[in-house]
Amino acid sequence: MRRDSRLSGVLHILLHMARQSEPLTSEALARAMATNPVVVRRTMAGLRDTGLVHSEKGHGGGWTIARDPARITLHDIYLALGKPDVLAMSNRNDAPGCLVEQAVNEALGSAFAEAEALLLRRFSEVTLAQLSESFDRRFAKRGADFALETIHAE
Amino acid sequence: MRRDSRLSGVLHILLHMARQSEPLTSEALARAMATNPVVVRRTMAGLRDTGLVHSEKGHGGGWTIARDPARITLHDIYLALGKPDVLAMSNRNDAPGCLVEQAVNEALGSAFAEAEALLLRRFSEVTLAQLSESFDRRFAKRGADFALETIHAE
DNA sequence: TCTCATGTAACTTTACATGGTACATGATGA
DNA sequence: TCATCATGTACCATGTAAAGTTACATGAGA
Repeated sequence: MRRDSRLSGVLHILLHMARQSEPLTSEALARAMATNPVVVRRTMAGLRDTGLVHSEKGHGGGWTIARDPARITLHDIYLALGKPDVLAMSNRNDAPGCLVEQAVNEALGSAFAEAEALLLRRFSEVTLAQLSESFDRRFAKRGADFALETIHAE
Repeated sequence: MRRDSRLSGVLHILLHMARQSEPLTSEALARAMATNPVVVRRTMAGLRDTGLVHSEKGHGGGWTIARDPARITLHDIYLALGKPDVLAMSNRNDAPGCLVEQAVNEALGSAFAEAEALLLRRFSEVTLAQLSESFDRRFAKRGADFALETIHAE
């Protein structure tokens, strides 16, 4: 099963966006995510629709953060991405007629639900601003040139 | 992302196996899982190699449980299946040079690890015997004909 | 020795996320 | 006004992993 890394990728570019005021184009963001500008637009569309980011066309256009990073949690971003699957496993059959399978589903289902709830709770406890501060600490330790274009250049 | 339901499927047929002493053929198990006999053998191969089940060739052959169900946990089965992915999400890059992405990875990674650990802990707390008892309670409530062949017939 | 059943390699099919192309829309600036 | 830049999005191509399938070897009864 291929694992979904959109949340990770989106967080990465959101943090870069949070650290500068000028809009960043899909093309620049695509370089940072090592992907295609269209994939960036497609992924960011959900964040735009839920008001987390803003996009502007034309000269000087691109993407900017539309809300205070201290008021954006990982859970907000998870929702904006369309609630992607959290777990790679699931029950085989949601409404089995077989009582044996019902017993299996109940046990597995409650374990799955607990793990998923834990992860989403963690997501709601972390803000973009906290991640940015975490970056600041790393930067203070081993400062260097971390301009988006420079660090992600090939 | 397609979700893995092998654990669910395997538990289902293990419970059926635990409730009768004669060996069950791959073909009979495949009917219960609505799949193919070869898929069953492939999936069960890991359980056989770790000693959870036994297989016998020839007339009267098939699959039987090789250990006391009270001593088989869901975690044992998870291991026998080759530790399939638990989470559908992951970090985009395991060892990024970008400090921004490192900050993201740390936050997401610890949340992922907690959720995965919780699920595996739950797995190790549940035995096949407990699931079988759960079935017994359901059966007592609305008893019917639960022979493997009957209940899964089309 | 015939039949039944597993063991397994190899191939095909299916599902789906991602990658990529094309073009419409709209904003900016000369 | 017109050329340019950037997003919006429909549509198609591609890569990949799980599941399904076929084929045949192996071994165990009857």
